[in-house]
Amino acid sequence: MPELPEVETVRRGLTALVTGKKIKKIDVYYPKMVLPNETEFVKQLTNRTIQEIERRGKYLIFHFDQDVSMVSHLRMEGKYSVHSHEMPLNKHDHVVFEFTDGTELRYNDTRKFGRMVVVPTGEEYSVAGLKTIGPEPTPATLSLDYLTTTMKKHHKAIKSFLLDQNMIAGLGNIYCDEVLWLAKIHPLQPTNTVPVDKIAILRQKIFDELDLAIRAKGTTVFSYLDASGHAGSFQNQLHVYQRTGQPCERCGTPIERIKVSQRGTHFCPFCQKLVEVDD
DNA sequence: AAGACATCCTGTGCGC
DNA sequence: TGCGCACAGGATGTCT
Repeated sequence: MPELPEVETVRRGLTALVTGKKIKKIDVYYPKMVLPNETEFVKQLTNRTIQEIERRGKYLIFHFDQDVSMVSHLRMEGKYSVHSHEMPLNKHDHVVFEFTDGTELRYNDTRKFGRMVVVPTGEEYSVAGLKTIGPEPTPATLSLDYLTTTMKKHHKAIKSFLLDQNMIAGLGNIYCDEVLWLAKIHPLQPTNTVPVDKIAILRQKIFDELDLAIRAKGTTVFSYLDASGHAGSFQNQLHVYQRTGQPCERCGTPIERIKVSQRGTHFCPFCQKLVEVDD
């Protein structure tokens, strides 16, 4: 499932592959995927030229000429790829942007969860999801002060807090489990009871982990591929995600799997102990 | 208001 | 071998 590092990898790949290309024709094979509706989507984007591709959290934002933009979310299994017009379509290609130079940008999504929304440039942040999105997880945008203050206000499990895009943008199930293991925090620890020194460590681990994952071009589990069809390699550096029953790399205790917020959650019961705190 | 739960989807993997 | 079903999950909508 693409999280921030995977989406950033896709953004970089697409920037190199399609910037400057002009859309001649758009084919939509699954109308629910495009918003506000198919007719408007096709009308707004036909004859537009891609100028820049931006990322915010797990969202891609395509900027076109004529002040048109498109907000795209890959959700679970969305993939972009660029092919020549002659290449046969794949089974789950749902939206095809045909360029004037004979190549095509294709959006493939097995589970059909992804969505793309066309909006006037400047109104990207009126799109649901971006409207209330939390700070980007970088040292400049996610301050220790913000994190400490916000965490004090929430008492749900820290894993649920980290998954909430309105609190911090970009983390998904894989990286949440990983950073909690790195910071030695139990996924069910109430957010407001995480000790102050652990908050600082957690913040730093988030930055380090995302940097590392971007450098490895993302994590490929299940089906993620970048814009050139390449897998990432960060799955080789995961410590707990999908390692249920395998020994913890620090202490040898078998990794356990529980459910938190309906998400499979992996942790080391020895390294990540629930801390009792009176608050 | 915040949290719990269902919903959208299809492929995979299990049990029998 | 093959059928049926539970399961995977990001964001959102509904309900309490």
